[in-house]
Amino acid sequence: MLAEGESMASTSLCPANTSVSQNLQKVSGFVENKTAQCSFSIESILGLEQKKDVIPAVKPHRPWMDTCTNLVLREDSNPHMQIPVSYENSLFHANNNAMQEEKVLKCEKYFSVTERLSFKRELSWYRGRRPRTAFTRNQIEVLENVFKMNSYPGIDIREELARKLDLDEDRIQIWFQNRRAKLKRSHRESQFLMVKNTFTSSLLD
Amino acid sequence: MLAEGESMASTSLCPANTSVSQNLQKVSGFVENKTAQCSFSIESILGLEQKKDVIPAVKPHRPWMDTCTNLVLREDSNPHMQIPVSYENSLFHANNNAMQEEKVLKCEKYFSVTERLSFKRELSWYRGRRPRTAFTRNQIEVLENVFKMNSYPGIDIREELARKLDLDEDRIQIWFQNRRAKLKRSHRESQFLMVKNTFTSSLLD
DNA sequence: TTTTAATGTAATGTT
DNA sequence: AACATTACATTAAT
Repeated sequence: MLAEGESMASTSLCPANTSVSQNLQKVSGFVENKTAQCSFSIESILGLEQKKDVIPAVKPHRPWMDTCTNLVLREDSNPHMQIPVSYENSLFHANNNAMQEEKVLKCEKYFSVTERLSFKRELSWYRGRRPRTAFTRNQIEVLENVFKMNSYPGIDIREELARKLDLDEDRIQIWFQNRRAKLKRSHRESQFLMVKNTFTSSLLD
Repeated sequence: MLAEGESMASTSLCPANTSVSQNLQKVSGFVENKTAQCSFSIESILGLEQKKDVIPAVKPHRPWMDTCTNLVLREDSNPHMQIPVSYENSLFHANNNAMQEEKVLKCEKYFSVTERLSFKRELSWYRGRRPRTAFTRNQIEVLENVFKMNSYPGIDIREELARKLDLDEDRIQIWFQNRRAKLKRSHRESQFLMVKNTFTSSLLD
């Protein structure tokens, strides 16, 4: 029923006649040089040369609108490489099984394990991003209070917090990681300011 | 000595009672919740017991803060020391609403549009927000052109752009972030429209 | 009102 | 775990 919308969703990005291998190549090619993919010189742009009808040799990396929404890779036995559960609206990810099978087969045929893995990582990069958690004020307050006393809570404390705050332990873990980073950053900044002020005021002598 | 969180980070690093440390405290914020939460049982925290005057028995583990005690600061000779790096300076932020009202009235009465504008800018500065950058048409054009080909320019390209466009690299970075968000949003919207159309037209069958 | 520069922070990947 | 980087939700300036 949604077959049409689905194919439309990907056509602008993944023309029907583009082979899976081409798509994969593009994406896995991206993995190596994420930012150096441009086949243009900045000078040419800054010089405002306008060659508007020249098609860039390499497709821009736009994961969120990229081609491969309909390419499905089998879960590996390697737990480290699992695609996180897809949190996104799976409207466009719902494909019929026959297609899936075919693509998986093609995949296994044409690509090395490492290629497939990095591809998979790419996929997860935009497909399986967890929706941003919005902590409540109370949750934050408790977390902050715990943090003041212990910035490195062990698994037991994290579990307890998770239970009492009705959060995943994972969220707690991440929260503390980010909180430590924040503290460290602010500390670094104060130090920098201090040094700078010391320096500048020493110039006034 | 380093018994507390970031609010103490500055004080523990510079001698007490210097204006430097005072300013640093303001800059890093958190002045208000200086008093530490002091019990170590999670229950007590989750139960929100507030024993604010108890001193923690154990020093929190903050490795990155333990290093810089050998920094010596002079007494600050310049009372009007600027705090240029961070915009978080909330020195002038404490305004009640009455004050605000009054100011606005006075403002309209006594000041020209341009005067009020610069006043506003100044306020935003004191509020801790970077004054909004107004990109020139040419800057936008170049940025858009680069974006077309590479939505994720690396530090090298950003630096180059910054140099050539006479902007901070930070501005470039932020611009690309916002640009990506914008693209994604529009993409999402068109997808939504597509689904909607598919759906409604399927109802007509 | 709309667009978008700026901010804060949750989430991800790499080491 | 640290760290750099990204996405994303908001705020506020235009």
